Amino acid sequence: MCDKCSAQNGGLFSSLGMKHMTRLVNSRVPHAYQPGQHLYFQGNPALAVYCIHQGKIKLTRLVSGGDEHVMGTRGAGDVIGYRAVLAGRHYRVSAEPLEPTIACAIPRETFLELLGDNAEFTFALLVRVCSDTLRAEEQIMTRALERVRTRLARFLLQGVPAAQRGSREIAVVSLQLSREEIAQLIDTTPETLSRTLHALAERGVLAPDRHLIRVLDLPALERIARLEPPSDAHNPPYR
Amino acid sequence: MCDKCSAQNGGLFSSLGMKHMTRLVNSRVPHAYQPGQHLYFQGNPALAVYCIHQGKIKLTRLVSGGDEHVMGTRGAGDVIGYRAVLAGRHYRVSAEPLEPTIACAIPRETFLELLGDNAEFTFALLVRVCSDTLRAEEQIMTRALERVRTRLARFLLQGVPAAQRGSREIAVVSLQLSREEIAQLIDTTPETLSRTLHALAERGVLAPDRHLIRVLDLPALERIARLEPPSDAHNPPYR
DNA sequence: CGGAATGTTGACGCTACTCAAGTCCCGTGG
DNA sequence: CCACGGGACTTGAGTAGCGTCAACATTCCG
Repeated sequence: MCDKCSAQNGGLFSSLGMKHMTRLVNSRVPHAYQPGQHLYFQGNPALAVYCIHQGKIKLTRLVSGGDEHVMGTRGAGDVIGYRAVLAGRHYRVSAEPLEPTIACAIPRETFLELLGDNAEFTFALLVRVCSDTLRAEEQIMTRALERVRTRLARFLLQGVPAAQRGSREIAVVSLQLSREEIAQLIDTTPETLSRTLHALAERGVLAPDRHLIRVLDLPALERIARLEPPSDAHNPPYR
Repeated sequence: MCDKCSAQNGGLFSSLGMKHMTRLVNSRVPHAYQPGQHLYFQGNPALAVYCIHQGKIKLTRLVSGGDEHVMGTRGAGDVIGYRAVLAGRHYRVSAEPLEPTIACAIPRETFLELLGDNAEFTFALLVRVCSDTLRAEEQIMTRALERVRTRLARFLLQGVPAAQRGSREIAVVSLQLSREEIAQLIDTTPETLSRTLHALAERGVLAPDRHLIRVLDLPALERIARLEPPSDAHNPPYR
């Protein structure tokens, strides 16, 4: 199973030799997580790094005032929690599965040993961290600066099979998430989500139907997702 | 001069031995930059890492629509541009001095050589990256989620001598920045900035006077900067 | 079929942006 | 020395976007 994880997504662990790989495999703790069953909470001591084998993880952060903001999502092949392990003593975000997920916990100890023992691996991780965080920062900026419409479009496009992107076919996105959960993922409220869906339906871009959303005008959706100006009061009317 | 930089701010380069330090010093290119004279632009090939000796640097990112957003500021002792050097081929943000600044350019080549040659340094950088980026992400979230009032308070507090923090003395913050520039730094417009200053003046917190702002009620300003709820429609009236 | 959970719609308020019209400051030239 | 002009700053009016609360509609299931 580690073979698959190593191969995926650039293979963070692919620079490990036989010896280190064995050590990793011996001390990792694989586990299946159900939605709602957190891998870890913000504030918990950072005892392990998690390698996601399968599934989708939501990373959230509590803000003063009690509610939480989604920092991003991670999926198969991603490794999460390593910054907390390396930088400090506690996790800075909470990690919660959105769907049944299989992940391996790699104990802090083991992880640090591997680093101390293998300069090549350390360098690989360093490069990985740099590109990971640059991407993450862009995501955060996006999330914070773009409007709900744009975020929604982007979110829906994630659900469109890559093959269909750019075509004018009618795509069908099936979501097994509630409106509440979708709203959380694009950082808005169910009410606003509902209104935005409605607005796009009126424009003939979507045909929402409970947990099945037909995309009638894929190019239009892509246009909204991509280049919609982030903020400009002088825009075509919203609804 | 490198001694000072090494000592500051955790000393990224302090784990370098004599030999490597010499190599660093020999290949670095010190230079004085004036405000407006960018160290590098977003999109430029990442040819060097910059170590800030003195001054203040503004990091900005262009967004679709033409305007730019400030990602944060960096000061003496900080090292910038290393993620672009390690991760990719071009800078992801632009770096522009806010005041006369002295910085050393460390050529990409040299930087990578040092890493390849010194596992300890690589590990130190790794740890540094992790904590840097966690902090940066918090900054970005803060910037995006908090209201102008809060961001302004935070900004002003940066200008209050550390010694006075927490006291009830009247502090004087002198800014050599125009309203326009301040507005940019806290990511708003000059108009809104002006109104916000006025509102705080009416509350008796500040007494703004062109480039000199007296803080009459430091504790109040700190309260605003810290725990003001990020968003809640049911708040005490704004002005 | 009834009731809880989920989703939608309406009404309203708040923050902060844009445009536009002052007002103030300051250096320059008469 | 003072009037004047241009930039910086402020103030006012109007609006977009989105959040909250509350009422209504729909779905899900026992």
